Amino acid sequence: MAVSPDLAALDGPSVEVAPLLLGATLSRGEVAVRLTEVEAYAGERDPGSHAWRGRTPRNEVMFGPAGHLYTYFVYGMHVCANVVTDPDGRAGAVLLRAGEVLGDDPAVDRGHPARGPARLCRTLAITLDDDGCDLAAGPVTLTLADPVPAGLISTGPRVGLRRAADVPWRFWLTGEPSVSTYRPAAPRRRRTPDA
DNA sequence: ACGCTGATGCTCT
DNA sequence: GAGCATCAGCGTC
Repeated sequence: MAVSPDLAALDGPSVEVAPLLLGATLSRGEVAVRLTEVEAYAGERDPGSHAWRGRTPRNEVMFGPAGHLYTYFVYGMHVCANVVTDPDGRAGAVLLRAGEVLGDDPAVDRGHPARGPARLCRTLAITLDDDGCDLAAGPVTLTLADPVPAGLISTGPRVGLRRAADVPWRFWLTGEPSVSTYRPAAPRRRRTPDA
């Protein structure tokens, strides 16, 4: 089997796996984050997914077995991370949008350093070098928790997408202060071609 | 309180 | 060369 037994639950459709990641713990070294907000991306048939136009060097990892980390660089200065789902050959993934830092002084956590996908990555020092990392082996590891009751989970449209912005594939823990507020895709203004 | 904007560089066409 | 699965900072109400 391609997926570690501990992470076997990830070996399925991203939309079904995504809510299972709420409450799970992502850690690196001494830093641990409890996931509070995620988004599902359904691979080649999802216009919002990086895998939409097929396999490329960047999205290669998404086509591999579940339980690995897919990281990418965006907007010139940010890294975002996904948990790869679906069987080997299928490009499903779940974007990790926000979490709550564990074990730290609550006073420090009040600033929500892991709110937003790029800040979550910065908190765990995740970079492009972590692309493809086996989440069962580390250095970044994922520990699943007992499923959160459906009544405590909210859903809505995914954040910041220009395509497929209508599908409610964003999942978060209702009332969690670490969850980012919804932002529609920024309308693109033309590069000052001048008057 | 909320909305709009620029910054910044990797990735694919 | 254009487009981004973003964020912080500034402006306006």
